[in-house]
Amino acid sequence: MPELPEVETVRRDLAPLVAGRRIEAVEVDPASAPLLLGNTGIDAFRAALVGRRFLGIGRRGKYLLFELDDGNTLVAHLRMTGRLVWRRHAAPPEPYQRAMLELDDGHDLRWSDLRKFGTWRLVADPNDAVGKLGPEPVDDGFTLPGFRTALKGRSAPIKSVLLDQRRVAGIGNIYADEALYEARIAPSTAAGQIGPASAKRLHAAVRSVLERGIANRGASFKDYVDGAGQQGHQQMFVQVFRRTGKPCYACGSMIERVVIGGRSTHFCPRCQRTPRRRPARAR
DNA sequence: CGTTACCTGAAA
DNA sequence: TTTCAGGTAACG
Repeated sequence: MPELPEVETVRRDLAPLVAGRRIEAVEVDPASAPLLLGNTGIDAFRAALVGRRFLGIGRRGKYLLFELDDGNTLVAHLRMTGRLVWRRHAAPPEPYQRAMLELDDGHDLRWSDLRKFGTWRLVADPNDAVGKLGPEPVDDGFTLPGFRTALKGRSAPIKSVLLDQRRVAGIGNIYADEALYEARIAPSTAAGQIGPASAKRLHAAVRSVLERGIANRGASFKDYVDGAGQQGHQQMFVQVFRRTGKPCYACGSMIERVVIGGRSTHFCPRCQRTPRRRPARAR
């Protein structure tokens, strides 16, 4: 569920609340622990965290990086339905609450996750937990030449390449569809077939849809909430995502839905066309 | 490369 | 009853 803008919103909400706080206690639902913690047992996990203080929270792609005062990092991924919210000790459990960290100021960091796909990993080097991630798209490291190299020679549909975290970090299904709409590119277009002008539009569109998503505190279509448990607003401003059968705001054509790489994909068949490289001129 | 599995629930 | 779901790892 949460993509870069949603994860960044949670990070910004929680960072000032946890910075400097000490972890007093750790609770993990035993039934959820194997998927959440992987090979680490609950006792070992608790022993490693209790008494530690948070320094701050970073983010890489869709991962949250909770920096601890012993140099280790708690790397969290919300996957589809994970939530991290800040609550008073006395507050009732969240729906589908699976774990919590009790802090020294009367509050808890509550983890809930209906589908249990989310992960927590305690590591010395966050790079060990995030895999091979491409550049941060809302950052100077995301350059047009680098983006063009990522597309070059690839026969996969551009939609799939945008979702490939090794190419660009943090884009998910909502913002992939929205960026392709903004760049006026059909999602089925082979990535390698995208010419310089289209690549430039898409590069700019990726940045702008993500920045708008952050400005609107993320998109809450179903499960996503921010660090205070509140919904985001970006779902009210999407152009194509889950607008199947509704009119395109630009041309009035019906938005269509197809499946690409196993993911629902929404686009305007009139506004979004397959860009053609400039055909080679005769002689 | 595309498909399947992980898990639970809501909606069609 | 069947399909679908803001993600990703592991398949073939």
